[in-house]
This record gives sequence, C-alpha cells and structure tokens, in this order.
Amino acid sequence: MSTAEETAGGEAHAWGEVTPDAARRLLIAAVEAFAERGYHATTTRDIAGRAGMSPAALYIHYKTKEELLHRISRIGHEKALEILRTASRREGSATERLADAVSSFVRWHAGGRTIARVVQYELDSLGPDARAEILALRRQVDAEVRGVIEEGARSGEFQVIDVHGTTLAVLSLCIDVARWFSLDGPRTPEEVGELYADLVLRMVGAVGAGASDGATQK
Amino acid sequence: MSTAEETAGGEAHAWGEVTPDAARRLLIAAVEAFAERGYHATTTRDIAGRAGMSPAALYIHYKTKEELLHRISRIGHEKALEILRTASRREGSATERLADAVSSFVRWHAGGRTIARVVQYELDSLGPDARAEILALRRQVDAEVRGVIEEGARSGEFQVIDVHGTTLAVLSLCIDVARWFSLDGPRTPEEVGELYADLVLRMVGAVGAGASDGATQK
DNA sequence: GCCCACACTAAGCGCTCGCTCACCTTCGGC
DNA sequence: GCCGAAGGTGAGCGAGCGCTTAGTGTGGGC
Repeated sequence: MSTAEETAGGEAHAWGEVTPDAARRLLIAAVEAFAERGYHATTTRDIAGRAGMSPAALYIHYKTKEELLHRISRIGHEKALEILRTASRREGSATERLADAVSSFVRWHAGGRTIARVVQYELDSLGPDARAEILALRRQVDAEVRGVIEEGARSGEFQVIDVHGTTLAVLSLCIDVARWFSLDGPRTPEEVGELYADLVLRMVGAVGAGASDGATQK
Repeated sequence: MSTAEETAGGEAHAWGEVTPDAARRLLIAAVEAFAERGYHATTTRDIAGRAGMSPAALYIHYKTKEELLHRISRIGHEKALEILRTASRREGSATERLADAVSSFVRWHAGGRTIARVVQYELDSLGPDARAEILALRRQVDAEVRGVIEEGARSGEFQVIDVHGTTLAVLSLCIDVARWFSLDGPRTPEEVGELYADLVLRMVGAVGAGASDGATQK
C-alpha cells in the first residue's frame, strides 16, 4: 500500500500551511478517504490507518471527525477562490480573463480531483455553523465569475441574456468535472481546461468564439 | 410531518410500476431520505419511519438496504434514458432535437430533484455488480446525446471540434442541475430547461443560436 | 542526569447500525 | 367457520461506529 502522501500529496496542492507534520498526514489521509468513499462511509479508523497511526491519534490533532471535513472544506474553498481571483483580476479583456478563469478552475477540479470532490460534494455533511461559513466563501466564488461575465456583457464583448443563469451554468460545468474526471481517462486536466474554456466562450457569445478552427485562446 | 407520498410522490414520477403498495411507499421514502442525507447517512429505521412502518417491515419487501438503492437507481436511469430517447429520436433537425433533449432532461433533473440526486450521486454506494449494470445504462444515455451532436456536426448544422468532449460537457451541465437546483429558488424547472437548451446550442455552434434575442427554440 | 510536557498507543465504553426472529393479525378459498 | 399464506410488529443480536482514558516512550531544558 502507498502512503497518503504519495497519492493525494502528489496532486499539486502543497498543504504546507498545515502543521505539525502528523496533523497534515491525517488531513491528507482524510481527503483521500472522503473522496473515495464519502464522509459518512469513512471511519476514523480508516483515516488514522492511512496516516500510519492508531485511531486515538486523530483526536490529539482534531476534536472530531467533522472538524477534519471543515478544515479540508475551508482550505479547498480558499484555494478555489484564489484561483478564480487571480484569473479574473489580471489585466486583459473579459474574454481572456473568463477563458483563463475557466481553464484554471477546471484544471484544479481535474488535477486535484480528490480534494475537489470533497469540497463540492460533502458540503451537506457539515453542521449548520460550518456550512454557513463555507457558503459565504461559495458566494464569493460565484461573485468573481459573475463579475467577469457582467463586464463582458456590458462592454459588448459577450452576448448574454441572463447573467445570473449563465454564471450558474459556467460554474456548474466546471464543478461537475470533479464528479466524472479520472486521471486514467483519455484527457489530461490541461486538455479539459482548454476545451471547457472554449465551450464557455461560446456560451457567453464571445466574439470570435466557436469558429471552426477551434479555441480563440491559447 | 408529511408522509412520503406528499413530497416525493408529487414530483411527477408515477412509481406506478412498483407493487405492492407497501413496497412502493418504502421506495419513495428511501428516495427522499437518500436525496436529503445520502445513502450512508440514512438508516433503515429512518426509511421505515417515513413510510409509517416498523424497521423490520423493510426486510419483507427488500433483501437489503442496498437493494433499495439499486432499484431506485435502475428505475431512475431508465426514466432518464426514456426522456432522452424520446427527444433525440423524434422528427426534426438536430438543433431542434438537441434543444428538446436538453430542456426535457434538465426539467427532469430540476423537477424530480430528489430522485435525480440519488441517481447521479449515489452510484458509488452500489456494490460492483449493481454498479456495472447501472454503468451500462449510463453508456446508453451518453450514446443518445452523442448521436444527436454527431448528426448535427456531420450535416453542418453544428460547429463542433471535439464531439466526445462536447457530449460530456452537455451531459455534465444537465446532471449538475440536480446538485444546485431548489424549488424555493428563483427559477422554475421550465425556465432552467429553456436557458440551458439555449446555452447548449451555443456550445455546439448551432446556426442562429446565441443571437441577442435569446433562444431559437420554443 | 533528572524531569516533565508532549505525542502516541492499547483497550474499551456507550451507542447505533443493518438485520433477524418469534410471534401476531387479517383475509380469501372452500 | 376454519386455515394457511401474506404482511406486519416488538425485541434484540452481533458488529462496528465515534470517541475517551490510562498508561508508555521520548527528547529538550536545566
């Protein structure tokens, strides 16, 4: 069996901010287990075992199993928000920024599929307080994408009828990548990111998008 | 508390094929519970309670809790496949058929949100044999949508670079509706269906799609 | 070289889970 | 009007759950 760090740790997420070392190993083990089996089907014994520790060791670093999910969810959402902010606030046209946002957001959902699955699908397993905190982060994610689409629509770059609905659809498309993507599949995260960026530009009616020669972005 | 039939039964799915009556009530109760809390977080006592029966009654009609999920999953996937087949095999242009398929598929995911959630997100909770059976149905769903997109691409109606990837994205968009849609939200299932049909026609580069006046379909 | 704070383990507590079993109704066939 | 099958119940089993507690090894400060 491989250790937790060889699999989830290789997913381009540093987890550097989590200390001490044992707490980080437990967190990575929990991300893996939650992504594979779901929060409720994962036992604390399984998490501790993946981290190479006894079941009781978990409770030295975390108060409950739910605290693990809460921490994972917050770190993941903060990372997702950072990715979208970087893309949407750089210089460039709305078209360029939307394409960048979608492709990098999709790359994160595909490449870091284990954490993305936990972030996107285990939200309901959190208690009311923790869920409320995470939902606030999600509203910021939504606002970031909506902002770019709104700008493009106002400037005439995009042809959008329903900005809120289209924002929802764009995020929806990106998020669902975490459900179906597999590293064993025929596509790399980069390829899916590029394809999806092109599809989204078509959805918003960006000028020049959807031409027969393919993507307008590189 | 309301009974199972008042809520999930009102979701425009007949469940008529399930007999006897007690078995149907249990199935509807299970759909509700699985959709709300997830398969693993749902107890057999909860299901039986919602159906107004004792915990032991469940085992007269079903061998295990997993058999309930299997039955629900198969019925749901068959319904989904039927919806897509009806739309994709009717007469009309590829544009009309794709718009019809997307809008009716989305309406089903939004209006029948409880069963759609179970169908789309509890697949991994099935055992290997049951999952294999359901995956075969999902390949048929995929093929149905891909067929329409392929026809439109071949005839020149659509401008599609990657047929498989675009099919994946279209289905992805529809399926994710089950995750976020709420009847308490600002949109009706019909409105989302129309919006999404328009967005999908833009994605495939259908001629006339994405004009400033909105949807090309009614 | 002693000591204690710290990280960790072995054992197990109380509870709830999926599921079973002995028994009880109800009801159509004759 | 008796009878067996079908459908239901109350009680509870064995297992595994989240989590706790008493005790152990260890490394830095003095």
